[in-house]
Amino acid sequence: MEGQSFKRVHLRRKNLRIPFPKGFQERLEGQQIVHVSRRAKYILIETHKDVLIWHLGMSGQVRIYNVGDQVAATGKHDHVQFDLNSGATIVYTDPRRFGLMDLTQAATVHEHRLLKDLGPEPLGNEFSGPILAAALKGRRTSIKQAIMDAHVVAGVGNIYASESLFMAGISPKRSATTVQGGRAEKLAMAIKKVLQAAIEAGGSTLKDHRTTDGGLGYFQFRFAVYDRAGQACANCDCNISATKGIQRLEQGGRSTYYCPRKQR
DNA sequence: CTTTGGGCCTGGACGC
DNA sequence: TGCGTCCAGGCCCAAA
Repeated sequence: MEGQSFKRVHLRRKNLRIPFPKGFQERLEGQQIVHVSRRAKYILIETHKDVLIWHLGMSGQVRIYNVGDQVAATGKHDHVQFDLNSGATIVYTDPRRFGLMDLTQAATVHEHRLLKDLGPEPLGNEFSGPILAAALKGRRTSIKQAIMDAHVVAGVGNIYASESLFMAGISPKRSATTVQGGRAEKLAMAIKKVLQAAIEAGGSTLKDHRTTDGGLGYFQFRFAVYDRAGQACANCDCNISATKGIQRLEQGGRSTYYCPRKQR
């Protein structure tokens, strides 16, 4: 993609989760793509003038057609199409429209409202036990809700929050501010391991998940606790204990799963 | 300052 | 079978 230019941008509606910015097509058409990167779950496509900030939400899919490929008929949820000067075509489909696209000047991309207050990348060196501990200090909310806050660490969603806490042996109900020292170290490492494993498995298959090439998820990250209420967790007899296995609870309107035996 | 709750949206699961 | 209802997800933002 880098080195190619936007030849034509087709917009099939005026908004996704937020409105497309004014002049969306005009600002991109004719511009050369100089760099493609990522911050949190935002894809950043940089041209000489603007950066396209692109989030896939949870149901967003990208289809890429190379020169000579047959481009499928426009589907009901195909909202944006980019025709590149190389002849390649990129189609963005997003049934639930939780995704978004915005444009911002390349020189000030990190001052963009969606990016400026993001915490560290969990897989980067800048994320560690001590850094996590510092971010949690003084927080009176639960540790589960704290690690889902993008200001603490970027891009840990509901599923991986439960999974990471399980791996770290920390109860999701624990007060965030008490996760310090060894606990913070363990949790930071667990977040890294869980995300890395999920990436290597090709993501998690939830209902309509697709792989990056559009196929049905063929392989999936195996959840240790998520969506497994009542079952025993690995190598544990928690399901025959008084609490009856993995528990589900609600925190901030989101489901949390955990093993009360192994997580404190 | 932190925390909470509402809102965006569709399709799949479920009950009648 | 067909319908209505509920729920799930990421994550911003207004309100408390």
